[in-house]
Amino acid sequence: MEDSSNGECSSHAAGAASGLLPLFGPSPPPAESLEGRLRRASEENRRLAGALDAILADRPGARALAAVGNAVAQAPATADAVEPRPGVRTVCARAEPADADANHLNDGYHWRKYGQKVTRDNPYPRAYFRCAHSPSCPIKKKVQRSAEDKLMLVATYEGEHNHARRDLQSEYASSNAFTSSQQQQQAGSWPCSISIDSLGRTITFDLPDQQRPGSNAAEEVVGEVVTPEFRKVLVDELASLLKNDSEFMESLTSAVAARMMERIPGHIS
DNA sequence: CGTCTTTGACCTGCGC
DNA sequence: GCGCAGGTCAAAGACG
Repeated sequence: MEDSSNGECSSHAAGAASGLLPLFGPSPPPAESLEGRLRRASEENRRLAGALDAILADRPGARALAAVGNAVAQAPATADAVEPRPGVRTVCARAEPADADANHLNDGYHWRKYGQKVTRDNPYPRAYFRCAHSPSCPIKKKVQRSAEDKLMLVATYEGEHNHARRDLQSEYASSNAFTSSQQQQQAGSWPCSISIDSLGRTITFDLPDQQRPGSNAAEEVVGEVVTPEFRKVLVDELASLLKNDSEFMESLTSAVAARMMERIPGHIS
């Protein structure tokens, strides 16, 4: 984690080289130096994130999607970089400032905390979780804040779930949650769904197990979900969310109108 | 009252 | 063998 030059999660680094949302799997042969690509991608990522933040101020639902973008963007990109052992995966996600003291990363599974420890290389405590769904489920999760950025949560998953993810879809649906699974399935574009809770602070990926034998949701989030199709889904979701938000559209309209008025010679604002 | 979190103690692996 | 650091256990308290 010492390769983090800008305070971002280091596991993000290699992935950022391929754009705002890094792709997993083998990277294409570098056309320029890795460091250069890295820097360029990081700058662009930061610039876009800043622009998005400005747009999304006080738009909780949209912010949740943006948060997922961050989480995904900072997920590991290469096995060499972040997978010292098979079956170990790392996910980074930016926490809300309001949750600055929390050490919890919602990934759709139910976790039971069984320990907490302060480690040598990080002033923030590391929390240890086990799957609470089934005592026999071998997966474990460690969550720790980044030493460089206390809002950056770093979760390490060890092992895999031996059961299907509990159905949060219905829970969220019954609590006025935003869900897009039906849209996605009808469109047939990508066999996953994204649901956001009513507060807009929790997002859940639901990838049907039967379509990916032997897979599990947590693994999908960190390992396979960041494909061009998934990027498209994210962008579509964001666009759709914002499009249906009358308040946002109103703000956007006024902003555009104000900008146009600025360009009219003699206009006094 | 059941479930979950907290937290100090204990266990284990590893480097010296 | 010893010490250190990470990981786990389990009792106690908090909470709904």
